[in-house]
Order: sequence, then structure tokens, then C-alpha cells
Amino acid sequence: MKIRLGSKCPFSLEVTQCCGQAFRWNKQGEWWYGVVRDKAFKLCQIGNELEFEDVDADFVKDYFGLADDLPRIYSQICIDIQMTKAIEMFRGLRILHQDPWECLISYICATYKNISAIKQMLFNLSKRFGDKIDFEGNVFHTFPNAERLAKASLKELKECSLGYRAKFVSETAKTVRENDFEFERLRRAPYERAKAELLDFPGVGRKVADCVLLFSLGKVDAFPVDVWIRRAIIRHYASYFPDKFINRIRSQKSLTDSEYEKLNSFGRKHFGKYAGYAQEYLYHYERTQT
DNA sequence: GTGACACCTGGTAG
DNA sequence: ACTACCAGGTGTC
Repeated sequence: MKIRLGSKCPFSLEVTQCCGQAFRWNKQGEWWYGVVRDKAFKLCQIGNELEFEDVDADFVKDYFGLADDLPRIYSQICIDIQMTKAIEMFRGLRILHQDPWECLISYICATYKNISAIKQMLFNLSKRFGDKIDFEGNVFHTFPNAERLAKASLKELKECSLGYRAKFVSETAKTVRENDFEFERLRRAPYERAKAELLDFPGVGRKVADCVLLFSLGKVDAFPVDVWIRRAIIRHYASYFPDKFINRIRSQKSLTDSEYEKLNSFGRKHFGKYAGYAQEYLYHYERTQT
């Protein structure tokens, strides 16, 4: 099946897949293969045509955020030289609509890891605890639900190379299952409220909470601050902060909560209601331009 | 409310 | 070969 993307709907599958939001996609030849919720499917883009198999168009449109009015978003966040460059370079990058549960576990696992290591951990978890799916003769796996991960022993989780994150994943899974936690409820809650609820999960701090809100709960005003965003701000937005503050966060290994809040609220105020989109462009720019 | 430190593990620069 | 450091930070004194 194919859909044609109009000129008002810029989209780059390649950039979107390579900017490090989601971790369980792989490219083979021209096609991207992935599993979303219970569904394995593949897709490829040629020019303004998006082709896919084994999944319907509405699902694709939803997952890849094709309903987001990107030209409008650009007009709102394109307010300085830095963002202008990033948008020019990565036009068509979109925020995915990931599954909140998978997203939460993914970013709990992401602390102190690089992207390839994160992919490896999530692959291990899926292979060991997920359900098999046969697609085109290849084996794929769903991401294990809360019940499956709650039942897993710490030893088993550590064998997936989770290290100290095993305990966080296990306890978060147990909490989600015991409370029958409804992620969809957070979609309707305001940003601050939804964030506060996520912060209650073990292994979830401000950065992880912001990632989950942005990448899976539709909070496009969330502005996750990681090492790359910190570097980007130090490099391009230092003039918005006192010198003393910049020097301090430049020399530290990690941010304190209050330093995080300062950078986070700067991003949200500076870029406005689509700050999350600005964050992704800045993040990808900083990672690829050094 | 802040600040220092430990933390699994795999890769890579010195 | 061996050490040091870093990786999409968080929890705990």
C-alpha cells in the first residue's frame, strides 16, 4: 500500500528513524522493519511516496505523526539562527507516537548508555520476554508487557545486560501491573501533572519523564535535557544565562534537579508550545555536527 | 533545598 | 595489555 505525501506534509523517514527516538527499527535494503505494539511491518520512502506492507494507512499516519502540521510548527520554532540551520538540515523529521509502556522502559534503560547499547538491551528484552511474530519468514518480537517483565527475575533481566537498571525495570513493571496504570490518562492530563506521575516510578527522573511525555504521550511542549541538549545550550544559547551558571554546568558531570529545571524551562519558554520539536532538531544537530 | 558519590556494562581513546 | 573515560541520569546518603 502507498500514500502520497503532499507538499504541505514534509516527512523524512530516514531522518526520523536515525535521530534516536525509537530503538527497535532496522533497515534492510530499502525497507525499514519494525514492531509497533502487536504488529510487525515494513515501510520505505521514495520521494514523496510512502510505501508499506502488512499495516493500514491510519496506523502509519498516527505512528509517524503525519497529522502534525510541520510547516506551522516550523514557523513557531524557527526563531533563531541555530534552529533555522537545524530545520534546513533535517526537514521532515517528525516526533513518533510510540507506545508509552515501551517508551518508559526504553528510557529507563537509556541512562548512561549510548544508542547502540540501548538497542541491544531492548532487543535482548524483547527476544527473551516478548511474543514471537513471523513476518516474511523472519522472526520479530513484541515488546514484553508489564506482566511479563514483572514476573522476570533480576537475574534474567541482568542477563539482558541491563545492569543496575534491572531493578528499576522490575519495580516499575510491578507498579504498573499492580495499579493497573493507565498511560492513556496522562495523555489528557496537563504537562506538569503527567510529569509528576511519571516521576513516581523508580528509575524515572526529570529527563526520562520528559522523553516519555514527548515521544509517547503527545506532549510536544516537553523539552528533555540530556548531555547533548546541555552542550547545545552551552554552545549556542549561553547568552540567555549568567556566566557563572554556564561555567558551572559546563564543568559538571551531571545536572542537579534545579539546573535541569532551569534548562528545561528555558527551552519551553524560548521555543513555545512546540518546544519538543525544537529539542529533537537541536539534539540531532548537536549529535551529528561535531 | 543542595551537593557529592555510587552505579552495570561495553566501547574506545590514550 | 592496561587504565581512564564516556555513554540520551537517578537514587541515596
